[in-house]
Amino acid sequence: MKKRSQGTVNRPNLGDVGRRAGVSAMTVSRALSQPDKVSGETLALIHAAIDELGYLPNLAAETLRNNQSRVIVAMVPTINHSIFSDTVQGISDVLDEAGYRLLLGNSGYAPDKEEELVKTFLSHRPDGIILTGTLHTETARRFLKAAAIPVVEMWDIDPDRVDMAVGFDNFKVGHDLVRHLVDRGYRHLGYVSTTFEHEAREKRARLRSQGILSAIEEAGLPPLPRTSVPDPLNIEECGVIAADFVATNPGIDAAVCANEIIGVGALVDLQKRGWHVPDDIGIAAIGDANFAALAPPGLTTVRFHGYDIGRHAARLILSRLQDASDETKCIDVGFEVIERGSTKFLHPEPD
Amino acid sequence: MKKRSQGTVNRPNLGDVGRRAGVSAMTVSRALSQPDKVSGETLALIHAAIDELGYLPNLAAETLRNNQSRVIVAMVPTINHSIFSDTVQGISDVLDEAGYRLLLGNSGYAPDKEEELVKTFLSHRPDGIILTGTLHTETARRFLKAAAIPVVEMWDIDPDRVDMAVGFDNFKVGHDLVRHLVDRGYRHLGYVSTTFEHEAREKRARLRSQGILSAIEEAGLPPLPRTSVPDPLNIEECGVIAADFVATNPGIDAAVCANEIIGVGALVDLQKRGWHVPDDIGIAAIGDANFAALAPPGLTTVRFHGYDIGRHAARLILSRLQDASDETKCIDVGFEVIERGSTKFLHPEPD
DNA sequence: ATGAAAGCGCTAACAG
DNA sequence: CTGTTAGCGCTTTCAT
Repeated sequence: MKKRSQGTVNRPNLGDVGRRAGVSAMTVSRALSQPDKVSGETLALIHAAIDELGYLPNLAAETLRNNQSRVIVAMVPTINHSIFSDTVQGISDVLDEAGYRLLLGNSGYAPDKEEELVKTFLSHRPDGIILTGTLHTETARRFLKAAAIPVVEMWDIDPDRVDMAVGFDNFKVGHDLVRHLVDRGYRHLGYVSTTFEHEAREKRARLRSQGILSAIEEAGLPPLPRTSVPDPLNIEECGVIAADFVATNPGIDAAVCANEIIGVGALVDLQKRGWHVPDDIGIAAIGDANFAALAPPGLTTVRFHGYDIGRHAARLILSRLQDASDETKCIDVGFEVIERGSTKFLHPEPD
Repeated sequence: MKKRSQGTVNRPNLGDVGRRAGVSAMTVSRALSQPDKVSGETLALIHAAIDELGYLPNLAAETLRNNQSRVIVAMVPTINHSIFSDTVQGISDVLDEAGYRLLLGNSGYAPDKEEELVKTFLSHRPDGIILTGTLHTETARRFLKAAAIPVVEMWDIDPDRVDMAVGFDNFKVGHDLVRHLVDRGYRHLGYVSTTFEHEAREKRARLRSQGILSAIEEAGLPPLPRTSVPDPLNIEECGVIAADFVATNPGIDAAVCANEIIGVGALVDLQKRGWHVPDDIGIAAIGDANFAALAPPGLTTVRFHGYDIGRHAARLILSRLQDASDETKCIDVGFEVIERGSTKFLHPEPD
C-alpha cells in the first residue's frame, strides 16, 4: 500500500486521476495545460476521472515547480477605512479578472510591523507585491529588492521608490484646495490640522500643509491662523475645536480642515451655534470618504481616487509580469476638488 | 555548475545557507524549527549565514511537504462596504496574531462565481476557509466537504450549514426593531423595503420582513403599509420614495426602513419638506454603517457587529485547527438596537 | 549533534 | 500522442 499523508485526508493528485483514466500523470498534466497535445478520446477519459475524483490541482506544487504562484500581496495600513477598502477592491477586481489571487496584509502604519510582514509574505513567493506609502525600513527595502518581483508603492509618490508607484502629490492637494478657495474670493483662511504620531501620516500631512502655505503665499494672503485636533479623531470633539477656532478668529472667511471628520464636525457644530454656512463662513476639507455629501449643505472637499489607485497598482504588477522589460513606471492619478454647499463664490467687495 | 531556475533570480535555499555555514541543509532546517537540537556554535554560524544571504523559507515547499499552508481563505461579496471591511479586518487581526495569512476573494453575491473561486482557492491548499452567507452551489459544497478543512459561514445562521457558522438571526432583527418601536408607543408602522436581484440578499431581506410582520401581529397592530425602493440604492431617490410614502400614508407614526441609505434619505427628505422628526414621524432603519449618527437628529438603527463576526469566524477556524476533535459550532453574535433622535418615547394618548 | 535518502505534487526535457 | 526521469525546497525517517 502506498503510504501518503500524515493523518489528514488524501486529496487526489495527477497520479490518481491518471490511474483512473488509464494514463500517466504526465498525460493528465498535459490534458489540463495543453489539451491539443492529447487525443480526444484520452481527454474525455481524463475529464471524467477528474470529475469523479473531484480533482483540484495543488498550487503549492505548481508554485514550487514553476517558481510562480499567481499570488499578489497587498499591504494596507487598515482596510477598515473606506479609502483603503476602495483600494483593495480595485486591486482585487483587476487581479481576479487576470486569474491572480490576493494575499492581504495589515501593516497598521508601523514600519517595523511592515518589515516583519514583508518577510513573511515574501516567503509565500508572491509574483508581485503592493505596499502602501513609501516609508519602509532599510531591511524591508533590501528584501523587496532581493525578491526580484514587481513592487508597487501606493498613495505617495516619492522619487526614491523601490520600483513602481501610483498615487498623487500631497503638496499639490493643499495647494490646489487653497487655490480653489482663492479663486472663489476667499481671502482670510484658517487651518484646522491634525497631529499624528505615525511618521507616514505625519509626512503626508506636512506635505499638504506646505502646499497650503505655498498657495497662500503665492496669492499674497495674510498669514494662516492654525489649530490642530488630537488623534484619534472624534467628530464631535473635532467640531467643537474647529468651531471654537473659527469663533476666536473672527477675521477668517473660510476654514480649511485637514480631513473629512474635522470638516463635517465643523459644519455641524458651527451651524448648531447659529453660523450660516457658507454665508458666514466657508468650510473645505481634504478627503471625501463617507459623509461629506451628507451633512447639509454638503462639504466642499478634495476627493482621492482610491479605487483607481488600486486598479493601477494591480495593472502595473501584471503588465510587468507579462513583459519584464517594461520600464519602471510612476502613475499620478491626481485628485479632485468637489465643490459643495459649504463654500460659494464670493462677490468681490472692498476689503 | 548547478542548474536551477528558468530565467529568474535564484533565491537562497536551505542548502545555500548550509553550504555557507559549513553544515547540511537538514541542520539548517532544524536550526530554524528545533534550535535546541543544534549546538550553540553551529546555530550562530547558521544565523550569520541566513543574515548574509537574506534567506527566507519557501512556504510553497513547506506547504507541499507538510500539507499545511498557514493560509486561510475568506470570501466576501465585496469589501467595498464598511460592514464587510469590518469583518475582513476582524478576520485579519485574529489571523495575523496567530501567524496565519489571509487570502481574500470577492464573490460578488454570485453563487456561480463563488463556486469557481472556491475551487481555485482550495487549490491553494488553505488550512481553512471562511465564506459569506449560506447560499452555495451543490458543487461548491461538495468540494468544501472533500477538502476536509474547517469551513465557517458568516452572517447568516442556517441549520444546514456546511460546517461552522457565525452570524445572527435576521428574523429576529425585524422582530426586535418593531418590538422596540412598539415599546416606545408607536402603533402605525410603515415599511420601506428593498428589491434585490441577488438571491442571498433577497433571502436575508425576506427573513427580516417576516420578523417585522410577526412582531406586528404579536402586538396586534394594524396591517403594514409598504413600499419598496429599487436596487442600486441612491440616497436622494430613496429619500424621495420614502418621504412620498410617508406623505401618502398619513396614518403612519413611524417608518421602518430596510437599510441605512433609505433611513437617512427619508430623514433628510422629510425634514426638507418641513416634517419634524421625531415629533411628526419616527424613523428607524436596519444597518448602521456610516452616517446613521450623522444626519441630524440621528437615525435609530439596528447595528450589526461585523468586526466581531470576523473575529469569531477566524477564531473558530483556528481553534478547530488546534483541536480537530473540537465539535462543530454555531455562534450567534446578535445585534443591537441603537436609539437616536429619529425616534422617541411617545406618551400614550387615546387613539 | 548531524547527515543522507526519500518523497510531497507537479512539469520541463527528453525519449519513444 | 504518451511515458520516464529528474528536481523545485522542504522535512520525516533512519542512520551515524
